Amino acid sequence: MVPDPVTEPEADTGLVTGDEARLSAIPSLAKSLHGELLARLRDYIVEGNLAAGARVPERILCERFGISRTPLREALKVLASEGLIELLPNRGARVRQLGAEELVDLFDVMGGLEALAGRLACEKITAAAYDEIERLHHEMYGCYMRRDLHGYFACNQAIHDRIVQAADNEPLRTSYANFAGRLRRVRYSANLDENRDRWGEAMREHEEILDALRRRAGTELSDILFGHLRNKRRAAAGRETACPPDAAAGVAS
Amino acid sequence: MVPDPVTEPEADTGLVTGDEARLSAIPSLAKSLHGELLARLRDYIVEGNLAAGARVPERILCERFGISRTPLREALKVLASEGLIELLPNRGARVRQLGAEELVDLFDVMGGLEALAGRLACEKITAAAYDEIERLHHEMYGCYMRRDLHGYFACNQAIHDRIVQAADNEPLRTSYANFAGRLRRVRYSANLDENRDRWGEAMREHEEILDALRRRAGTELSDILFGHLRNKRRAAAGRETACPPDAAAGVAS
DNA sequence: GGACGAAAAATTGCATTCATTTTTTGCGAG
DNA sequence: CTCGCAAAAAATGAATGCAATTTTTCGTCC
Repeated sequence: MVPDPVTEPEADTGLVTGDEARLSAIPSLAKSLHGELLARLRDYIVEGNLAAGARVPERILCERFGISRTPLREALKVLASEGLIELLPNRGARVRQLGAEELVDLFDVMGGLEALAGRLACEKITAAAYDEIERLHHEMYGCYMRRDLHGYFACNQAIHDRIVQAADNEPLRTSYANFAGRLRRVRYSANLDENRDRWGEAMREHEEILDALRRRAGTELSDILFGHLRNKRRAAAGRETACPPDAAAGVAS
Repeated sequence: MVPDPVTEPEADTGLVTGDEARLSAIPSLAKSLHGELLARLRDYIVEGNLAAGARVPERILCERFGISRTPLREALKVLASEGLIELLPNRGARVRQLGAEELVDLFDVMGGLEALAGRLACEKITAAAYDEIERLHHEMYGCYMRRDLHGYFACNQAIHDRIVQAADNEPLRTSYANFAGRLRRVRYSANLDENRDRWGEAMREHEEILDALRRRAGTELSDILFGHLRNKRRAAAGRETACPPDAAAGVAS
């Protein structure tokens, strides 16, 4: 089940909304050893090193991370509260696998959070931050024109991330990072490669996003963003299989 | 400020969205001993038995709950990830006190979540569930007319809770319960007693809420709910002092 | 050959123990 | 009397140990 036990746990997938956000959001966990382990273990699971509904072997992980069971179990409890794993009484932890229905629910929550972020961003964003988003948008458009999928994803992710940052709301950032992390386990990127219609649609939606943000039209941006996530969800449907233990995915549309 | 300081700390404010929701949301924690302790400790803190920024004494709590330090520390880690307490390296846990800015942020997130709940509820609510909300609304109106503050709070809370339930989205429920729990530590209820204008305004907003819900106008309801929370936030401002260790508050407007 | 059941092995949950850091206490100097 | 510093006391973070439950294994019976 584990494809390559020799792979080091901290393979970087280039996702911006990862642990930095989570760690910076709660400074108390930033430098503690426990926080470190928590982040590493979370990555280990999110990156798919453990099979879908598989058991989380304490002993093995203890050896792998070079720690005792006590801090590991503490981390497991936290990951369970985050919804990443499931704790069965006297039966240990299992990697929680997302069914189609829960995946849909998670997308909706992401949509709600992005909608909120957009609304708040319209109230608080600085001119400089807006300019940066506009720049990213044009860069993304360039990627779209030359069919650079990877670059497009990166820009897209960066834009959504900047909007959340611009909302300037730490609880929101933390929650957003949490849900984004849960969705990272599913692979639904690269759909645009086969679904050019969706790609064009997404690009048009981003035009609307930028326009609403420029006009600081919070309510409007809120609706657009929620719809945007809904469409992303729709595009991802059918491909909502839980992530096989081979690779992580980017959150993009 | 507070009309009745003699109120017992665990005065039931009609808050349905408490631990039952949290527990039922994550079934793995429902019946385990750890889950039990987690809920108890959370209540213990939320109800204000510990001072604002005070240290969380492990020893004392171990004796109080009749357990060892290991499970207690596990629970503390989880509560820290929920944002209820703060973990300082080598310095133990402290009850996180909400500054004015973070309180505002939390209100906004609650607004975003309620907005999302309203949107989803319009898509999924059953006729029976709507009827129940309508009934509660009229009951609340009755309370309003006869100036029954307590009954009004209970109905108000029940309505918002039903909307979240109607959204039929478990991650949303869990997140909502989490943020509601964090806000429970601040006391901003009973403001309506001195602020009759706000009371009337809130009642009018609830009329709009019901109307939008009846028409299943998701986007509209979403906006109304966010604005409703914004106004609640405004009404609570100035009273955002951290909760002294004597009483809990109800989440109502 | 497959199924049932008991014993062995492993695993979980929690308590206890140990090293390290922090906090308090106590004493002496200014 | 106050300040500073060193030692004692307490508390934290993590490791180990132990009882209880679960999972696996292996032998037996049908």
